[in-house]
Amino acid sequence: MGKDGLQVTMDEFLPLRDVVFNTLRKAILTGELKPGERLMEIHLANRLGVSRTPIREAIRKLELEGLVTMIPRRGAEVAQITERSLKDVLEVRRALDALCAELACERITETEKAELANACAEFEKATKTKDTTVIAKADVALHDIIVAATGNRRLVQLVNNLAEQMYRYRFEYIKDESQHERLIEEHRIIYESIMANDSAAAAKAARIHIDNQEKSIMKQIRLENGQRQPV
Amino acid sequence: MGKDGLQVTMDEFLPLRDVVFNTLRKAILTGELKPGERLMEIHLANRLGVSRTPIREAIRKLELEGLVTMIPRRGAEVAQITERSLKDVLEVRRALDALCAELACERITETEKAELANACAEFEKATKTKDTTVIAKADVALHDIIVAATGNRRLVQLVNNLAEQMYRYRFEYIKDESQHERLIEEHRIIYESIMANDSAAAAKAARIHIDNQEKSIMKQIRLENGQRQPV
DNA sequence: CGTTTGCATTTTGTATACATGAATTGTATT
DNA sequence: AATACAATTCATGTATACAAAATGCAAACG
Repeated sequence: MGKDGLQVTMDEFLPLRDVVFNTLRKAILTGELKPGERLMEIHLANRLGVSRTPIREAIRKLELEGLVTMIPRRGAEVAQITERSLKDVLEVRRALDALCAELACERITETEKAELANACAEFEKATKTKDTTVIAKADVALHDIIVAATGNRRLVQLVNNLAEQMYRYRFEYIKDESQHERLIEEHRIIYESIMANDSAAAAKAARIHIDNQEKSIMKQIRLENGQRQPV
Repeated sequence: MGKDGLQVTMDEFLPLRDVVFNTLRKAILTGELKPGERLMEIHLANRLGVSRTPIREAIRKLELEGLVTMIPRRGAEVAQITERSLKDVLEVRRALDALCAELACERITETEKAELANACAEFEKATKTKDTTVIAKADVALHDIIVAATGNRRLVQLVNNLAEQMYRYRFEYIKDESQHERLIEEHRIIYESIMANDSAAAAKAARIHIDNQEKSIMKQIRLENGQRQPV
């Protein structure tokens, strides 16, 4: 139960650095490694059963991704998430999600339209299970289709990275059942706008979607900060 | 006690990986290292007078930044710039530059307004020198002020990264004197919109600005691709 | 009693060594 | 001459070794 949450048993054919990178990233995003926590190389190396080299290389990538901060001659620690940094991320994401919606309108293929319709239905079904993991997966799947429909690889990469930053809050945010109806409705509007090739409506709906996420997440952050002060 | 003495030492002893990272990035962006060129660790290590370790760590960061691509068991090479990848970058940049303009309208301080006015004048002066380097510097300075005025650190980071990707084309693009009047005019419109707190106008002007850059850069790319075939 | 100094431990930063896989070259055979 | 195959070379992937810097603690000093 527990402490061996960090396991590298995923892909045996990827370079160790990538396995370590994915493992650490997941651990940070799920909150298993908490903000401010130090990432000590030897410790991680022992725990993951590899040498320091892949650990270091993974940390370099996490550093550039903004998930860890480097302190010279002291090493890496999990980046602190402040209300400010989340607001910054969401502000950018609002613009990029709107862009995604617009581009999806212009470029979505018939196949993708079918996938999108399916994903929407799946999401509505998922909310009925009340299983947070299932709902989160369905939500991600739906967004992934829209983002992919833009056909812009760089945009896909950036939006995914930004979405990641809020990953740990996503669960809490989805847990709130009172929001499910609203979520379904927001998805429906985005879906219909894309189907109707109405860029403006799709972009607007995407922005509103993010706005609501922001409200929900900010409420949580303030709760958390009220409970325990940062060191 | 000598606090500034410590600070000097800190500045002087930048980790080698960062020195290497900056060196390689600059070499790639200026075209000194050409797309498709292999980055061999031992070779680079000898050339820069360091061991493979800092080289590897620098490459990991360049990889995440999209400036090099990794081929398993073969190593890193400078990322190919295709028309497609530049179109993707510009599409995102158009949205983010528009966002920058909007946010700058809302948040710019009086000090920054003065700086912006100055930077605009400086740019116009710079075009008169016909010195590409001077013009490019003035152009960057102007944009930096607008981006900084958004007060959004993540946005600053992302926009700078995207701008980097087109760095090597920037010179060619600025070299074309017939475009200078247009450039000055575009800057003026953006500047005046921000001064007037007119978000919509500023965003629109920023988009047009990128559109024109895109046209200019794409013309170059096609010329280049016509001259020499990609490997 | 508080401050400082010095030592030990810890941890990063860098270099190097070893192994595996890929590519190339050379040779032999058809 | 061309092709297939083997051997060698070379580069990456990984591990480990070594040095410098920082932290923590304790003892000595004011």
